[in-house]
Amino acid sequence: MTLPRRGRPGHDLDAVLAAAVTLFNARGYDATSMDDVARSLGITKSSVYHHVRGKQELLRTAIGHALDGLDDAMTQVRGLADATALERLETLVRLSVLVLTSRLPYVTLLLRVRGNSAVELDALQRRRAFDHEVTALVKAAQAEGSIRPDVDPATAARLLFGMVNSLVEWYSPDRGNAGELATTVTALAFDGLRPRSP
Amino acid sequence: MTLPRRGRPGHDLDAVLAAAVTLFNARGYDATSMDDVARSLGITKSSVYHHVRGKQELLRTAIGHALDGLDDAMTQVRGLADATALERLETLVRLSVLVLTSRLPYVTLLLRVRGNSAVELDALQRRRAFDHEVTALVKAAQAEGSIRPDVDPATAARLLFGMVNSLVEWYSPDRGNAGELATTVTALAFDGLRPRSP
DNA sequence: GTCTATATCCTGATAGAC
DNA sequence: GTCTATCAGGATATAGAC
Repeated sequence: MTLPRRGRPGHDLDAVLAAAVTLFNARGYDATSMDDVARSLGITKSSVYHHVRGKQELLRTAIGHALDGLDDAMTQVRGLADATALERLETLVRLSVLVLTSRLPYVTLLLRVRGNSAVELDALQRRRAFDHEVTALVKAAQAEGSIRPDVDPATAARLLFGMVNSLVEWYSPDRGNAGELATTVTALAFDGLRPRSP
Repeated sequence: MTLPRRGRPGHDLDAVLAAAVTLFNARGYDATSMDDVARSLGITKSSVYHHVRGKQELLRTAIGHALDGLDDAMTQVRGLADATALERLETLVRLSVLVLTSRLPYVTLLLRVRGNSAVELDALQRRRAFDHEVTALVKAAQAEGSIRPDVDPATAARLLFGMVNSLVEWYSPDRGNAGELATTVTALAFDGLRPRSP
């Protein structure tokens, strides 16, 4: 994402973005001023405006990065033509966990957006499209008989990704391997907390 | 919660609180000004200050109501002396879903708090205490053999309540009975999405 | 790329009349 | 219980020098 910085002082857009996202996540977007962002970089507010058009652009860029990751995961899953719906859904859960963990600050920010501006409304719309596709996968897996038929597909989809998305509330890279976590999440989602008798 | 309003104009604290919480949830606490709250009630900002000492007090009262509900649920579960750890955990999940749905706006607000002030830090501390107790329950259920031993108790507890708490992102009272939803959540959490062979 | 200085507006909160 | 008027501080954003 970042081109190698060639020597010397000063920051680039990626540095400003990273600093902003960190603060947005820690204190909230609205509670973070451009001056906070500037001071966290050791520069002045005006200097920040040299790199970025405005506060909203920081938000738009950051949540766009998160949405692109999730869309990529969905695109990969769509490509699994020979797989069952259950396998596709399991793969989507696993890939989503990996996106959440690898782009943690960006996805964290995305999941806190409330639709307060055009930028945020766009993000919510893209999230809704993702959710609808998850619901369709659940429905298809039910038709296969590989997911219990006694739950509403939309509800199951929401609870499933509610669990997945809740990772952003506590996960940190040093708190364990992302691949193992993806396995745990998938196991709990599809097989439950109770032991399965083999 | 509200005494029957005896005739005529003017609002009371509960009305101001309800209006504030609605806006806090829709746009975020920081993005909501006291003037927004006032205008949504059809009065001026100064009139709001007649009912409430300040913006923080609105937040404190609202999230206190949510925390009290969750603490009550935990207290009930602690009282089940004859129950297994699994039964206690299942009961806690069910009661938590009922608290989330019955106090939806307050719990929604609580779950979005980031620790930006003394009020918010207090709330986070009470949430942490709740989480620790859930982890202890999971551990006890594992010791009984009623929860799979291959997952870290703290991780399982977080994912479990991540799923439960995600309700606030989409539930609305007219979207189905809360008791049924609690049953669905419990079934998915403990038995998973896959069908169980009886 | 960063700075100082400034414009403009909105914020939470208070005083005091009706 | 609501109003008008007001305050001090902080917000986003811009202009222009270095």
